[in-house]
Amino acid sequence: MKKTKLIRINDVKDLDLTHTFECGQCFRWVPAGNGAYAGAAGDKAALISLEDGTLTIMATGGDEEFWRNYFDLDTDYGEIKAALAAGEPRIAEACRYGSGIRILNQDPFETIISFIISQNNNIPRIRKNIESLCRKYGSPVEGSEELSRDGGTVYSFPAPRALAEAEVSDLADLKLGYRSGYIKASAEQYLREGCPDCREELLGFHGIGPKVANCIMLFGLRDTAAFPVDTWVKHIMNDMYGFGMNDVRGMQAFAAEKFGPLAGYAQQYLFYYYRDRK
DNA sequence: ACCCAGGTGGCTT
DNA sequence: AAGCCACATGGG
Repeated sequence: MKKTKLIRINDVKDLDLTHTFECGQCFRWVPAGNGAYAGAAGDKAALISLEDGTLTIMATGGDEEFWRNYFDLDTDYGEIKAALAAGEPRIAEACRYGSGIRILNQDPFETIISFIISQNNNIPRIRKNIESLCRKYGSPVEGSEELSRDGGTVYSFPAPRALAEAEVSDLADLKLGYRSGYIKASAEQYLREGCPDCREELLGFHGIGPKVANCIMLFGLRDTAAFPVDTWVKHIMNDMYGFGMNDVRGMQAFAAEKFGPLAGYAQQYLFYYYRDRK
């Protein structure tokens, strides 16, 4: 039996696992009792808890450096929240509400496929779709049973090749709907051209438009200036700031002016705050 | 039976 | 450039 790693990180600030795992940026973590979360990042399964500023990670892979980076622990979120509120005071309440949100540094390919699936979809179903995809096209993670919520095997996120070689009809059988073709085409392009590293390149992928590209930039490629505008953010910007529901350009310009390179954080605090009270 | 969900591609003005 | 609308699926 393979031994799982135990990693402890002390003095962790501005982190709440519920805020971070359930704010809509990731789809593979589930509550595992007593505030802990079980799930996976790429091909690594883990069981994670946080108590008195000590983050405890039991994982099948990844060293401390990997998980520090995953949780973005070297970024000062207290400073970010203060700067956001200084630029636009009305965001302060949202920052307080989601005070333990951190923007995870997720695997780019996983982020690409996950957010292609997210389009015109809702979060519970996105999670189911991704779980199905991992079970069929991912690999069982060795040693994951003792870390999962129910003792079951955790599957890795599929490799690019596995999805590039998939049959569209088989993807459709997983209830991925019309996104099945997008998934295969994007996996093929990723395999052929390598990892995209900018917005323009992402927009060249079949099934990736402006909104999904911004999510991938923010959650997968560390571009914290990216400000994804989805149906919720449209409502927020309409309610809070009076933008027309279709004035996406105006919303983007507002975010760039008020928040600049911190716009992505602002978007996430607003999204979580607003979506949670409905 | 409708409308909606972390929208996009394609076709028509 | 801007305005429609089909696209799968499941929940309210």
